[in-house]
Parts: sequence; structure tokens; C-alpha cells
Amino acid sequence: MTKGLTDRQNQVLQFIQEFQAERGYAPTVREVAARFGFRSPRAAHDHMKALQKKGFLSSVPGLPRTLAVLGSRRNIPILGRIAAGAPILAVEEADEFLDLEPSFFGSGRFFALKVNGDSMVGDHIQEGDLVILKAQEQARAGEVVAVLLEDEVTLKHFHPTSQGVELRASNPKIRTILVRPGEELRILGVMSGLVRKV
Amino acid sequence: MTKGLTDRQNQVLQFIQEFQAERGYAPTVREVAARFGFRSPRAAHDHMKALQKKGFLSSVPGLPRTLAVLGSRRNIPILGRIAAGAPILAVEEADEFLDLEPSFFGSGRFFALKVNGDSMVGDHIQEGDLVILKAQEQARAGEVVAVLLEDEVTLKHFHPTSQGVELRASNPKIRTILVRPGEELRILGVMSGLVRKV
DNA sequence: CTACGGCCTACACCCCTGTATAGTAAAGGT
DNA sequence: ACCTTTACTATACAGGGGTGTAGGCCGTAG
Repeated sequence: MTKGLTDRQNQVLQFIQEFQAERGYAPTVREVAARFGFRSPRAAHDHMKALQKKGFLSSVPGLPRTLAVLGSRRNIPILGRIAAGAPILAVEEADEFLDLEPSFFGSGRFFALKVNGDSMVGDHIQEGDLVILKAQEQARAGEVVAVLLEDEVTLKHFHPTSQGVELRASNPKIRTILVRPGEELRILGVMSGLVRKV
Repeated sequence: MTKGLTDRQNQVLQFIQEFQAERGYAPTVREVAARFGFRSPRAAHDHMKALQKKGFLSSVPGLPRTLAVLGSRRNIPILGRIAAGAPILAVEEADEFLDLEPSFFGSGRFFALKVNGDSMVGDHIQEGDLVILKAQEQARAGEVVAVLLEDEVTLKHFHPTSQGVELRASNPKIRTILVRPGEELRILGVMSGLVRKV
């Protein structure tokens, strides 16, 4: 469920999204009302107004079927580099977007990073590839993660050990990094996919 | 320019597409008329009717802004396997679609194939990857192509030589195939990208 | 020559649709 | 208790917008 919305508002938003996806155009106030059994268009209108105030919908006042679901810009932000010291993964920081339905990779919030170097060739990840990462700060052993280390973002295998966390590359030429318990380690996301353009 | 349409119809279709993409909803007959300087909504309506008859648009009669541009299902068909003897690359044959804007990979018609085996690991293409191919029957030396060989589709490097066409895998364990001039060889497409889900 | 399709003007009908006004009712929060 | 928020009913108005009718101009295929 999307945060900040009531159950009903969520249902309405979801209906509008589905309607839009199926038919290619937005429903009217009355069509929403009919779907939920409202006997007055006002009820649906109220919900839609609430969704607009909360920033989930937009519409042009007075004009029919001008509803547009915001934030459904079926795409994944490509975070080229991350500002040193301020690893904010806000969509606003993105230079570019990958126009791919994020749900293809599962649920959650995703972002993409362009791969520099060949430290992960063992996993068939090559320079220039866009790695799709699910934004989360935890990871399980063996997963490929994007971590922030001294203001730099790197892609590594995540291996917790008794000594600390080992960050292993899949290129044998690259040394494993050991992050001891006290040291700063921030996981930005775990790898969920890859997109390459040749 | 899209085939089968007059210049004007093309302009109208393009305008509707752009309007839709920018604002999230379709224009009205009068908005189309205004854009083209028509003094009567009828002129625009005629064009839209023609576009509907030709199958480029759909709309619900009587209801405003219910225009929907057809065939703009921004996605790439995934051709799991190709029927033996009938390698028809029709969209209708697709089991699944990759919901990715094809223009990301360039212009043309694209399709995707799921990779079987490890014959292309040298190019960091692994089992299960979706290879994006641009549908075309010609290829240049060195390009990765999907070819139809004896009712089977394989992914190989394309290398024309004086002896015929060599189809090289990028896994040294796999033997190069030589297709002599007389033998049947059909190129289905050249590789333009790759999508992996982990 | 003529029929036809593409392209356009002018006018008008009238349903669809957003939205305002006026209430009712239950659930919390303070 | 009081007030705010959520969630709805009922009714009505105004104008947005699809579409029909009537017609004109032009180029091209038959």
C-alpha cells in the first residue's frame, strides 16, 4: 500500500491506474463512482481531490478525463554518480531515466548505476552496463550490492564474516576489501537486474 | 513516416501521440483543430476518423478524450522459442512482452530471445539473459546475430569469409560453424542490447 | 468528364462531465 | 464535549466536446 493514503484512496488510485493502463484513457468522476458503487459523483470526486492534494494525481479543472497518475513514470532513475558526501538517492538527482517498468524486476524502489571498470566481469557484468539495484540498506550473504565507501560507490559481493564485512569483486585481479565493524559502510541497494546497450 | 497514411494524417497522429506523452491525456477534436489552425472541429474529426479506420487510433464514440493511440505498446516481444520450420517473427507469436521502450536501443523493430546455454559467455551473455535483437536480415562482420539454422535459433558472432559465413561462439569450448554459400542461413536480427533479471 | 477521396468552413444539437451547494454519519484526536 | 477528517447521498448547473448536416475546393484515377 502506498504511504500517506487511506485504504479507500488507495483503492481509488489503483482503479484509476488500472483503468488507464487497460483503456488508454482516464476514467470520469462518474465512472469511478460506478466502480465503487457510489450513488453520487461527489464521493468519487472527493477522493480524487484528496489524491490530487497529496500529489498522486493531476487533472485540469473543468476538463473531462484529464486525470493523470503522477509518479507512475514507469522508469528507473539512472544515478550516474553520486554527490560526494551526500549520497541522496532522490529521483531528482537523476540525470537520465531508464524507461522500463520497474515491476519487471520485482517490487520496491529501484535505481540504476552505470558500471565503471571490470571488477565484476566474473558475473558477466561489463563496463558500461546499467546495473539495476533495488534500494535497500540490508543485504544477504553473496548478493551483489552497491555500497558507499569513502564517498565512492562500488559494486561488490556482500559477505559478512566474523572479522567484518568482506566486499569481494568477481574479478580475481581485484583485492577483497574488508570493512571492520566500526567502519562506515552503507549499502545503497542490491542488484536485481542488468541492462546493456550494444 | 508511417506507411499508408497521408502527410496530414501523419502530422495529426504524431501530434496526438506527443500530446498524450506530454500531458498524460488525449486531446479533444477541437484541440487538434486548434493546433493545425483548422477553423472547424470537423476537419480534425475527419482526420481522426480516417486514422481510426486505418487502425492507428481508437476512441469511444461520444465520449470526450477517449482517444488512444494503438500499436504504441512500448514493448518488445519475447520470442521464447520459434516454431520449427515456421520462424515467423510476428508479434502475435510472442508469449510475453518486455515492457521497455524499444527506442532505448535505437530505431527499428526489436524482439527478445531468452538465452539457452553458455555459448556466448565470452561476451558476458549468460544463461537466462534476454538478448534484444533488432529485426534485420543483414549483418556486418563481427556483430552478434541470431540465426536460424536447421530449425534452430542460435546466437553467434557473424564472420563472412571466402569459404562462407563463419558463426563463432564466444565460448572457446564451442566449435565454430561454417555455413557454405549454398546452405540455408537466415539472419533474424542483430544484437542491440541485453536485459538480465537476477 | 466524372466520380471519389482528401481537406476544409460554418453551424448547431445535446449528452457527458466537472463541480458547487447542502447534508448525514462514523471515527479519532485533544 | 468539541472539532477535524474520512466517507458518503442527493440534486443541479454550466459548458466542454463529439458529432451530424450542408457545402466548397482540389487533385487523381477511371
